[in-house]
Amino acid sequence: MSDESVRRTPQGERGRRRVELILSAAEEELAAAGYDNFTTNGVAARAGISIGSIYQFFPHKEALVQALAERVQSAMRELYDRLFSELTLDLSLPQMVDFLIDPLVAYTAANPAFEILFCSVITPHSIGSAVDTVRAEIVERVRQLFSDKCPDLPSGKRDLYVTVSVQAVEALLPLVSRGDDAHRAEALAEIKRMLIAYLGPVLGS
Amino acid sequence: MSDESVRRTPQGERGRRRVELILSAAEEELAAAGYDNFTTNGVAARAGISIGSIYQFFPHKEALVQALAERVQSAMRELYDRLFSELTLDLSLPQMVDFLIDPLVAYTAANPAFEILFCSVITPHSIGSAVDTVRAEIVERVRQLFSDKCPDLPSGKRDLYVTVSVQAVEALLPLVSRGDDAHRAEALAEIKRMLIAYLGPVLGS
Amino acid sequence: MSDESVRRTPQGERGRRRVELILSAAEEELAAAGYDNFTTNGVAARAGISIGSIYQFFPHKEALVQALAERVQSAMRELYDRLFSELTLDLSLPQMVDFLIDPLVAYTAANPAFEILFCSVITPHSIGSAVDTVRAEIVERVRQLFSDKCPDLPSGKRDLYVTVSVQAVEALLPLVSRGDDAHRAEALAEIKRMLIAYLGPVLGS
Amino acid sequence: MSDESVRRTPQGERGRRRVELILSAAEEELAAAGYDNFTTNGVAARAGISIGSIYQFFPHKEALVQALAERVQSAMRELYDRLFSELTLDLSLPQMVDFLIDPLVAYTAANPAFEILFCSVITPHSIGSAVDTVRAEIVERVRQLFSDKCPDLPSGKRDLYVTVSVQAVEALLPLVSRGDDAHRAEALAEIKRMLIAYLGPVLGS
DNA sequence: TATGAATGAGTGTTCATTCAT
DNA sequence: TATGAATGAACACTCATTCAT
Repeated sequence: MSDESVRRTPQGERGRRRVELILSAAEEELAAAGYDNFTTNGVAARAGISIGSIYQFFPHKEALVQALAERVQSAMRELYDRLFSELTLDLSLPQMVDFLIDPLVAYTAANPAFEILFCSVITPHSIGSAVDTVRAEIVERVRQLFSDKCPDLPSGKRDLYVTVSVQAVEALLPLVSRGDDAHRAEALAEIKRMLIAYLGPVLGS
Repeated sequence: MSDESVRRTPQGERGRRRVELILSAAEEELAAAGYDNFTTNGVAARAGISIGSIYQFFPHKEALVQALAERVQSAMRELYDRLFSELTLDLSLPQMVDFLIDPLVAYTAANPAFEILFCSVITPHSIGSAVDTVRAEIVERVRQLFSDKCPDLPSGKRDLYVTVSVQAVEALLPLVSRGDDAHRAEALAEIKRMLIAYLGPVLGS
Repeated sequence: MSDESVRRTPQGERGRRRVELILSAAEEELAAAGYDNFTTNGVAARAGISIGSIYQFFPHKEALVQALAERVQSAMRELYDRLFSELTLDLSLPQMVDFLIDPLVAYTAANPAFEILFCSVITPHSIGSAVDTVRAEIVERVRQLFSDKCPDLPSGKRDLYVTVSVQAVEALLPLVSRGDDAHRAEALAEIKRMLIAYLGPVLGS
Repeated sequence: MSDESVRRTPQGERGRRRVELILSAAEEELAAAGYDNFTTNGVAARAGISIGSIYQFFPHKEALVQALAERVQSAMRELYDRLFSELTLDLSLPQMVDFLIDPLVAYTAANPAFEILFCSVITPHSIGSAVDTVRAEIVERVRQLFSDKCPDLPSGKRDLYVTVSVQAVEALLPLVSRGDDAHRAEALAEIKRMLIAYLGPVLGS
């Protein structure tokens, strides 16, 4: 929450609730309209507040998207804080993959905006920096996990594996959130199989 | 090239060059600005022509994007026509992966717009149909390849493998087109390793 | 005033004045430029406001014209509500013609846009529906009058007389709103004479 | 055919045919698209020639419309030259009305562009001056007729009658060119009745 | 002379952003 | 502090008109 991205750090309870309201509306708008048709006026209408109120808290549209990304990041952090604290290194790779991917899939299903924010390719997008923030944190987590699991792995290699793994999961996640339930389960299983096949040889079972 | 997507089929050498000029400028614009900030006026400015000239050949923005996609599709078709005709099934999986991925990487490096057009996640985008056309053709090729290579593979499974493979390559391609040369080579190797690890067990060596 | 034709129903005094301002400017523009050269930007300029303000209240140009027509219709309704309520059937035809035509002429003189909106020939015009709405209401009034005055008149005949009368008055009204005062009075007298000569034989004195 | 309205007076047979072709196409376009959607490119396409060729003969769109009006005027002149030369003053007013209106109706039915050009109200229209040219000639004819028929009529009165009569016929003509045949005949009869009722008292039988 | 590609001012419309209330 | 009317740059697209070929 730098000076850049937030006009006024809300200090009262009221202000915090206001920001929350705006962000929720923005999430809905993003999920409903897609990034291209995402408008600040649409967010205001959805939140039932005036457009001016949004600019009380966010200096411009991009800051709003950025905050959205940070919010997602927060949720992810919370999720993975719990997960990683429960994670023990003696799990097998398949178990670990289940352990980390399943909650991610569940989160994606529950938060359509996340998919739009997170599962975009690294493309010159105004959304860009916001996504990168989220991605960076996830990458960091996984990097830590890989370090713990295989301390001997050269850091260059390790970072490469992390990047490729995260990017692949990002890209394949939409496959899981589409189609009927049968296909979704199949797709999910394939993602896991791919990850395991890819990482097994380098991380050990 | 239906009546729908082209206002005037350019017949003279001059016209063909003009269309080529427009498409090249559009490609640059797409690569530089991304799809969201892709404007017809921007294309005109980049091409050094007037906005009206674009509408002499394309009835609307979407048709221009579509033509871009068709152009990419053409290039891909040409590329893979040659590749697949030279491809023999007695190649090992790693050889096959090299054989198919390397030219794709080379093409991507040379055509930045291709990445934007093709390597977008399956997200509701106005670009949609244009991308799908390209993707569908590639998917079909790979599907055929898998069928030839493993005739016994149930078609449901096969289609799943194809989808996942293509989607993963799409998503990972940008990794190869960024960063310094050393990283690019590394990333490329990883994509291949992932594909081989993923497909080996189901397609055979 | 449906959802279709008004973007935001102005509720404050301020908003109502703004709409009024826009409509007045639109009227001027229409009167000055004619329908073909009627532009939203022209209206904005004439009103001394920005183009965006027009779109705050009207979703598109046609809605603006429609609102103009409804405004005219309102004025006409008000006018004729009063006139017809004061009208008694024992008036002679010439008296009746005076009674109905004079206020119409006065209104036309005061509202130049009315002429353009109402006095256009039944020609395929984008203005179409807006005009028709106004015309239809006037026609209905006159139809009712004719029915009351001559209950025995077959409805087919009656409708024909109404159509011809209204159309003729529409077309001749511009004659009255042009030229010097002397000519205008003469022209008005002629219109009345024509109507009386035309309707006398079929409606009675 | 002033310097203003024609760029090059076509002198060869070829040129004259060219102009004729353009004007015919323009007429079709006008009838098909209406004045608002009348485009020079549309005319060129309809004529099967290039847009440049139109500008070889007409300096701008308005000149084309003007020429169209002059062409209509020519046709009208030819028509009424014949009619008036055959007209004898001993005809009764109803006979005279039949004699003059019926050919006009027939011409209108056969030339849809005429209606658009001629039957518009005196409105600020780019079409304006062109229409006025046609109207003026018709008015002049009728003025002459009235003079011959009633030499004692004061010229002021006479001109007023002419103006009103012509304007009324203009406005009512569209009524005759619409609807089914039965309605058309009825409407035509009414126009005549109106004219006769209006003019009888002042022109004599 | 005929062509039609090229031009670019102009049109309707959107939407991020500001600021008077 | 909240509001939402107001702004105006920017966009997609049209069409009268020009001019190189």
